[in-house]
Amino acid sequence: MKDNLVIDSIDRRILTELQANGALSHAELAQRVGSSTASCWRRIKLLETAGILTRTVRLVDAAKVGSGVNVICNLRVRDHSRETRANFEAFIHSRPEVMECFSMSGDWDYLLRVVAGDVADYEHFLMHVLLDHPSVGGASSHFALSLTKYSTAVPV
Amino acid sequence: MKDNLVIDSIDRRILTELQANGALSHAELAQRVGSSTASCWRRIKLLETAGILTRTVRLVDAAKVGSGVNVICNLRVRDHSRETRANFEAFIHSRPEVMECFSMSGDWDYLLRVVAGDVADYEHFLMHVLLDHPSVGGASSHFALSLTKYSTAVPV
DNA sequence: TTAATCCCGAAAAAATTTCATCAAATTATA
DNA sequence: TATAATTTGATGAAATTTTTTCGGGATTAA
Repeated sequence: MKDNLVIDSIDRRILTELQANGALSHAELAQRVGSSTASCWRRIKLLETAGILTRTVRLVDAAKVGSGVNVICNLRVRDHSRETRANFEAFIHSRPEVMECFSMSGDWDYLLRVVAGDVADYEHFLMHVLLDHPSVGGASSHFALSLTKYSTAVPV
Repeated sequence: MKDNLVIDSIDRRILTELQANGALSHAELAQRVGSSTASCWRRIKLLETAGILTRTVRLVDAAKVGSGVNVICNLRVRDHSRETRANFEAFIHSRPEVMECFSMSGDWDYLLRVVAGDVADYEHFLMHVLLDHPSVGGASSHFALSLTKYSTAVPV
């Protein structure tokens, strides 16, 4: 993974298009960024080996599969030992309803975005999964009323 | 978009696989979920027309393109009129550095996840973009120290 | 039980991707 | 500025993938 790839304006356009639609054919992509399919193909390979362009994923409508409720959860770990933090992070990775987790500056140790089917669902997760976990010291939950924007596309 | 599709266990496996790797061929997918390529293809089409399976996107390493800093920003709008809210939400959609935005219960109106290159970058965004916007009443920002987990895959 | 329907997998057809080659164009360098 | 190195787009062929078609078996309804 050569970390030192210099990105030019066509690379940027490729990244933009592919972040919006990862299923574009090379021909369509070439047309949109004003290049040839061969060149697009080469650039994509380079961006991939540089670790800039990573996975392809398909998105699923969360509400349609019973995870339409988003909860933002601020959390403190019981203590700040390396072991506790490692246990906590492993635990976070094991729970599919935890979509995102950030280690935070400020009053709380972590901030989580958790999806749930409804309030009762989340109550169960909070009381019997999160707060029961030995690494977790405390939590404060805030429900999202609605989703205004969700993007996976980083600015390029 | 027929909303009434009943999802069975093979559909669920397909969704799981495709959320993890959207570039799987139908043949590989068929093998993993224990079905045939044609059947997988048909199920995918149904899941798509039902609006359950949505876009294919490629992910980009945010840090490698200069957006490695995550900031969680709580925000109040200036007032709660329909117009102010609509203006605010249109503004949010127009800003690529705002990756996510939730309308929230509790003390704040919205919660944003914003990406930036560094602290100075964010300072500029906060002072000259967010707080300068006529719909924005106030904000409180919290920097993420690190990203513990980021998943686009909803539980199925 | 029969008939209609649905879902399946196999196979064929159509399209796309992958990757090599080459000459021209562009860029860097001496 | 001349030369070297790199990048580009066109081309094409092989491999792979997507999509359609089709007959048969399971399921359901009458």
